[in-house]
This record gives sequence, structure tokens and C-alpha cells, in this order.
Amino acid sequence: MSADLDSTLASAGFRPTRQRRAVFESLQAMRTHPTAEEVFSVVRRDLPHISLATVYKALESLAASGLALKLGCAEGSARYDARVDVHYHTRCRVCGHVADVEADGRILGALAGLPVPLAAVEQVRLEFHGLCARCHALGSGAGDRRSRNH
Amino acid sequence: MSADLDSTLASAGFRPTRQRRAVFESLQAMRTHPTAEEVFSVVRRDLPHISLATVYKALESLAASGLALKLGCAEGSARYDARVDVHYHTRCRVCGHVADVEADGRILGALAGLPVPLAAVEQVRLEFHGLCARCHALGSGAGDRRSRNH
DNA sequence: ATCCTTGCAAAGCATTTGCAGTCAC
DNA sequence: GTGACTGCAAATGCTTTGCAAGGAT
Repeated sequence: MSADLDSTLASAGFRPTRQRRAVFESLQAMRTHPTAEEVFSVVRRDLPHISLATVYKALESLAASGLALKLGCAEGSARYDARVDVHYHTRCRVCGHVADVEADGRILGALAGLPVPLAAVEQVRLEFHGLCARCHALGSGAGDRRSRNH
Repeated sequence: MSADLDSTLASAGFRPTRQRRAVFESLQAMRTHPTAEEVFSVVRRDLPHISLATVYKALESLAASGLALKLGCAEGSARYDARVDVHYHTRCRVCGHVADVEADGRILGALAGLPVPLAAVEQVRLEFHGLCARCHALGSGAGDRRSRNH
């Protein structure tokens, strides 16, 4: 796997440094759509001297080269995703938790048929916002305010 | 319209102050999905003494009450939209321009049928990322880098 | 009179940048 | 050896906050 990882990085035009490898590897291992800070704290376990700026740079280049997805910011910081196949996301308004939604034929068909005012569509981003099961259960019933946990 | 505007603001639980009215009015008049800064500079023509913080607060409360949409940030700052009926957006990777996409039956049907891991869906956000016609024409052919102009 | 809002300035974050030293090729 | 990459610290840019003064009910 490490060898593959290096060649993946290399063919994307990067020098496979320890830092980039660790960032990429950690991101792939995390299914939580982590923020840069979260990736940082995981990578740090292997490379205690890595700097947050390096993590930002690495994530940015991974996203730019298509090896990762940068999920636009909301509630503060951007989140990253190493799953680059077609899929969508849910986002809980209260806790910020992001989960995956699988694409299906109907959606793909409907999206493909929609006339959009762009000369070239490079990515379709579909997000469902609302309350995750946990926050829905906790916030009994109606109006609830934001928290920052989980 | 002003009377309507005031009662709309009032029924959303706000005191209809000159500032809020101006922000709401300006946002409704703009079809450009402006940033807070852009709203600020327009509102300023009527209320030269309004502060940027007030504009932020007004936009935030409009978004919270459902009178406006806050389009998550990308390329820097958040953008706001006074159109709150169901519709979607395109975003140009190069110039950042945002345009509207109308919803149609197929999309609505496909979205409604998708099983999402949320207890309550409050909003569906669909964004097409790519190149607008202008940037596609300018950036002749392939790779192009970001700029910040319109 | 009371409580919401404003405006200002200062603070807070997430993210980026400049640069000298380091590493991969 | 050369150019890319790292780490640090400082800078940047958007947004929020604290607070005294002003305005709406």
C-alpha cells in the first residue's frame, strides 16, 4: 500500500515526502470528513514535528489534484474527504457531523439532464442539511440552538 | 412594499430598523449572490453610517429566520441570497461567480426518493462547480489557475 | 422604562505566506 | 546541485464580540 501511495502521489506531480504521505494516509483512514486541524492531530502521532501549515498545504494540493475532496466550509472550518468517487453528503445543523450518501441511477440521470449555465461542469456537490438522528433525539421536538460538540 | 417588508421582518421576530430594512431590501434587489462586504457597500449608499458589523448581524438573522439563504463559503467569504424558494446554484471555480439553477420535477423526485441518514432534512443544497462561459472562453483549453476578479 | 440594535474597535479563528533550512531527485 | 518541501512565526481576511450610546415598543 505504501508503494502505491507514493506512486499515486508522484503521478499527481508531488514529491512523496513523509509528511504528504502521512497526511494522505491518515485522511484515507478517516471516514469522518475531518477538518485540517483533525488531520493534523492524527498525523502528529506519527510525525510529532509536522506543522499545521504543512498539513494545510498537503490537503490543499491533494484537493487541487483530485486525490481528495475539499468540502466547502460551514460552521467554521473546511472538511476533507479521501473518497473521490461520486457520492454526496449530509450535514447536521446542530453537531456539524457529516455523513455519506450514495449516488444512485435516478439522481445521476436527473442531474445529467439538468441544464446548467456553466461551460464545463467539473463537480456536482449535493448536501442535505438537517438534524442527525442523535441531535434530533436530544433536541426533543422543535427549535434548538447550535452546539459545537462531536 | 416597504410596509410589507416591515411586517415580514416583524413577524420573523425582528424590530424593523432602518438598517435591517436596508439590508433586506438591498439583498432582495441584488441577484448576484453578494458577499456581506458587497451588501455593505450597496447599503452604504442609503445609510452612509451603517457599520459592517451591523450588516453581518442583519444577514445572519435573516438567514437564521429563513428570510435569506447563506451560501456556504468557498473562495473566502460567504454569500447570501434573498431567493428562498427551491433552486440550486452554479459556482465558477475561476471567478467565483454564482448563478441560479431552477429546480425541476425530475430532480425533486429523485431527491425525494434518496434515502439519507438524517432524522430531519431541512434543506437540500445542490451546487454545480466548474467554469462559467466567460472563464472557459478566456482560459483557452486546459489548465487554468484561480483569479479573484468577478 | 425596557430591551433590542447599532456602531465602533478589538478580538477570534481558520487559513495563508515569507523565508531560511532541509530533503528528494 | 537544484528546485521542491517543511517548519516556524507573522500576517491576512472574514466574521464575531463587548460595550456604551441610541432607538423601538
